[in-house]
Amino acid sequence: MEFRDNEAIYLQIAEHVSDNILTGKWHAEQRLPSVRELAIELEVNPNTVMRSYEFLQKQEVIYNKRGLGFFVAPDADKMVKAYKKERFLKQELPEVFRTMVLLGIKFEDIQKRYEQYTK
Amino acid sequence: MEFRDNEAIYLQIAEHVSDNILTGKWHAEQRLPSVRELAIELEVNPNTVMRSYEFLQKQEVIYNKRGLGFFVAPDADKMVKAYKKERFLKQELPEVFRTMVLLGIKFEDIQKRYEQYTK
Amino acid sequence: MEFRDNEAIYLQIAEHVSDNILTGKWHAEQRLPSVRELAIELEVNPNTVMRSYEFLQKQEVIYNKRGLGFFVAPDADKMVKAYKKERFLKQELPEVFRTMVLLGIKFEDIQKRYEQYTK
Amino acid sequence: MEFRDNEAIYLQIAEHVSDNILTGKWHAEQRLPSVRELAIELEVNPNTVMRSYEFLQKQEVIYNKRGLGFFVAPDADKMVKAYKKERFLKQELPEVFRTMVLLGIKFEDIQKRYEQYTK
DNA sequence: GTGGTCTAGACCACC
DNA sequence: GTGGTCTAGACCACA
Repeated sequence: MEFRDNEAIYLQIAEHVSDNILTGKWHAEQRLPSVRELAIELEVNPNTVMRSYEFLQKQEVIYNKRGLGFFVAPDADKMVKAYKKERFLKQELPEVFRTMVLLGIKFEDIQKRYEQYTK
Repeated sequence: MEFRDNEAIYLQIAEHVSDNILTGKWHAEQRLPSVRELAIELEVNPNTVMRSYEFLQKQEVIYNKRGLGFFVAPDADKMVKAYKKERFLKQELPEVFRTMVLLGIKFEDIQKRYEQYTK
Repeated sequence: MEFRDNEAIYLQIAEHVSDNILTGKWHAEQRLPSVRELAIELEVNPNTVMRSYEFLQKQEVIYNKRGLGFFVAPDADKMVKAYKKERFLKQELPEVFRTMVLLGIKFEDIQKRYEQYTK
Repeated sequence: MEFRDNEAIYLQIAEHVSDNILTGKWHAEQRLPSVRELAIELEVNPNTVMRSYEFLQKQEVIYNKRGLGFFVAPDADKMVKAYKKERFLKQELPEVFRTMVLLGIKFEDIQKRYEQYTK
């Protein structure tokens, strides 16, 4: 996996994991790949994956059974969705609007691009 | 000036400067505040402002006249605009669309929020 | 290491590093000394070494792996060589020729000195 | 006049003046352009020209008659020539040879380029 | 006055 | 351990 180098790798991994939960690829109570497995797959240091899991555990998106591994929390998908939606609407979207105004980009242009994107 | 602490101060200053150029507040060939002046105004170390100016100079948005100070480059406004537009359309916008699809947010909802934002 | 005081130390360090790359002493993908290590070795401030590495990174001669250090870029040797050759042939050599004409130095004289130099 | 920005302007002006002396454009005892005149011609601050003249005066290439201006010293051409030759042979040339070896440039190649240059 | 460089030392996130 | 950023303060050449 390719990582952007302007953002911490462990956060990108956490994002990757929660995306998988959101899309239903990993369902509630399912066991996540072990830290080592995922580390090998993503070609990163196990410590880095561990940090991602700790991060997600703190948000109660995943939980840990000692000796067994990490598991997707029961309502993980809803939590992730709520969290992302909040962040999107409160932070990202206003920033997008601000940039549009600054650059003089019309809303119609955005609409066209959206239609192309979803096509 | 207040700085977000998730982004380097010198980059925020650079952003601040290029925003001023973009909005026409600082026009081509105009002399920028000296490193020391801006440092005092923004309450940061002169080295930090220096890094911002170096950063912008590298992008040819501003240039330096020995012993005189930094000046806005002739086509700085166009350059900044082109650069920001590129980044917005190629990087930020696709990311927004991706999030919309992921979260199941309808385009009409975005439109409503945009109308509220510009009101 | 001794530094000339008519040129910035960080540039001399960068030159030193790229010379090492050019001569094959440091090969592609090899890890460079850490900022702190090199700073101690050269008896300069870590910030100064950092500036050198930033400078070389900007030119894509070296690159950074987060938390691991700086590494010689894959084609660094070719890049450095091409860069230096360009500078030599387009800038330095014409200047030398110009000086020769100005001072009335014959090419044969240069040739003799070159033979002495390589002896 | 265009100045390189990696070298002090006053030194470039001094070089310009001594080149004129060397080529015989300005002969012994001739009056140099006044500080102000040259400053206007070269579009620099008079202080900068003054510094160039002081620099050349210190080397006894030019001298000053109070109230009348600066004049080319009697043996200026020989002095300049000797000075430049010294610098060229002791400093510049060895550096050129060093670069040639480093880059693997053959002497024959230099010769060809020299013939092209003088053609 | 201007920028440019450097030191000393600190704190931080990250791997 | 690694780099990255920042402060405080200094000295210098230059215009």
